[in-house]
Amino acid sequence: MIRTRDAGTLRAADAGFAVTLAGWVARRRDHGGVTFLDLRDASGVAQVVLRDPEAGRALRAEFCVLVHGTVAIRPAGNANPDLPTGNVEVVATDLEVLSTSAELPFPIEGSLYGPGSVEETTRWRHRYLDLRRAWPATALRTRARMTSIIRRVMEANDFLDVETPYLTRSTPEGARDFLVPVRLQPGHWYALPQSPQLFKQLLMVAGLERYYQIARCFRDEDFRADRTPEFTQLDIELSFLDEEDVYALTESLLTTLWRDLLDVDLPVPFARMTYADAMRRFGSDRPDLRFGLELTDLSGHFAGTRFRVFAEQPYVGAVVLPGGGSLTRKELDSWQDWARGRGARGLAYVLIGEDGAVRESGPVAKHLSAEELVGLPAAAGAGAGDAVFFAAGTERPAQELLGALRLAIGRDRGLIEESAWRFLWVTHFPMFEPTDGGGWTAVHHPFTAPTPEWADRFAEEPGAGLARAYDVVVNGIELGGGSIRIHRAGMQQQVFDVIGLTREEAESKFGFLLEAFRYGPPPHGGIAFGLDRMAAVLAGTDAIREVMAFPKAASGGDPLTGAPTPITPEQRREAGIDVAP
RNA sequence: GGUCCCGUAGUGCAGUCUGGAGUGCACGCCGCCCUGUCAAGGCGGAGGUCGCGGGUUCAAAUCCCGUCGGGACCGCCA
Repeated sequence: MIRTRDAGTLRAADAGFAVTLAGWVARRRDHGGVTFLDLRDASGVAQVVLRDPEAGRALRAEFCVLVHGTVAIRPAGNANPDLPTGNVEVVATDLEVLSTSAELPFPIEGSLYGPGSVEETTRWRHRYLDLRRAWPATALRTRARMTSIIRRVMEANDFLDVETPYLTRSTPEGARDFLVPVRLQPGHWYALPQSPQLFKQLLMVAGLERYYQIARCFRDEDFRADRTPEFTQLDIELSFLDEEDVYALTESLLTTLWRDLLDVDLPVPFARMTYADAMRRFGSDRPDLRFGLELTDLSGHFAGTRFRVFAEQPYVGAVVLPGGGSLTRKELDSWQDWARGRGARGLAYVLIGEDGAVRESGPVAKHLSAEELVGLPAAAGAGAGDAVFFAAGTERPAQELLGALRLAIGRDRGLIEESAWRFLWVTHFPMFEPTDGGGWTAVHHPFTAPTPEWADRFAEEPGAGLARAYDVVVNGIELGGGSIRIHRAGMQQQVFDVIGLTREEAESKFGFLLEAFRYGPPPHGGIAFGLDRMAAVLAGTDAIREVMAFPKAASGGDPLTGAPTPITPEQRREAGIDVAP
């Protein structure tokens, strides 16, 4: 190495020693006769004292420099308690500029810190400069520590790291595929994997028993703050297991991560809740348990109501807005707008007076009978001065609306215990959900096993059948999900029948898997975690782009390299894109 | 595919509702001064296709239409 010490490690005990540092000029304080440099390398920052006015004047921000000097205790009164290296400084005997820097597109050091201080596109465009900044670099370091711990835990549990192909065929995840043309077979295309799902099941047939992989996955869908077309999963599969094995492994992994990275001791086992309960109580399959405000089911209360909006609806539910009884008309209207923004017609509501009774003047209350009004606050769990919002209609969409409303209220009223970590298993997901075309589709994927109670009759009631599928959720964020798989051919065929997949289609799509399953497949199952999301949670940010080294913009483009680009006619011809199938 | 927000100096913003000279702030940049600062300080200076195109108007950063880019959300997507 061309340096002898890392700048951030210098301490008072080093005083008197000659050192050579290498790094970047983070700041320069030129006093004419003496110049102070904050020299930054990956380890931190140390102050360099330069008594050569000419050399000091020539330096600029982000010049890459090599400094020879002697560590000295700073003069009395000049220590900087805010820096780990603040008691010492390096008195330079020689300074060499290794490379100069052009004027910067945004400040590396400056009064503006943090991820929001520069527009994202500018940051990604010059990500190599963005990552010189403390916060962005810390996010990547957190991610690296996370994956390191993951590998340690997985290896300690005898899991085998196996890579699977990226150039492959469509996997049954339901999203759009990214496609890659194949020069050697014009008109034929690879799909990039949406997950290693099929391969990991094959590895179970292969007898590996315990597999894991940190795998890149590709899904050609629209963006969100927590979604990007190219992302990373921790993919796990094991044989001869049941749900408890997955839960125990996951809890071991997550408690280790939270302990080592955040110094937080998570209580185990994690809470468990069925999907049905999660929807009923929280209107979400990933409930945020950091606050209460559970939904109430008022279907019984309003059975036989003459109020047109609630009458004849399969479900009427409510959520309380604490203190909402004193909202202005304008504030109530803005909640209406919020609901309409989510595709609802509006939000029926009543206000509770200070006497604890429903104020009868409201637009909904005046349509309700005296009996309905009397019991309503208690039935909805509302107290004096609250507001009650209703959703009526088909159960699941109405619950989802109330669930989203519950979250919005929780945020709006500051009800969320921000420092808490509320982990939760959501279990017993439905096997199928209706498609627009009147058929059924697998909620998880078509290899998910039914629960024992439904094993023999899920095909008779596809809408009611429950799956051995599970998600692990923290604070309303889904960290991972998985299932116990089907390992018997007959049951697998029944699932294909329900989702309307013919034998021919099944054969052409997953024939290789079904073929493999003819040779004594073991009972198996697994789980996959969204590592970008997990890293973001551990790093304390909502945006997964912050924990990706070179993130893409919302249109799928890479602001740094300019990808994707048009191709030349030559490339087009060679790739065989235009060959008719 | 839909809704909303943003686009003004290198960076972050104000100005837009209510049209009147590229009007302004902070940081950065350039020059000079300065031997104990650490967001150093002082003095001076440069820097603008107000995203782009069209329209209305005597006059457009400002109003209208379109478009491009970015972001958030819905749809979609484990």
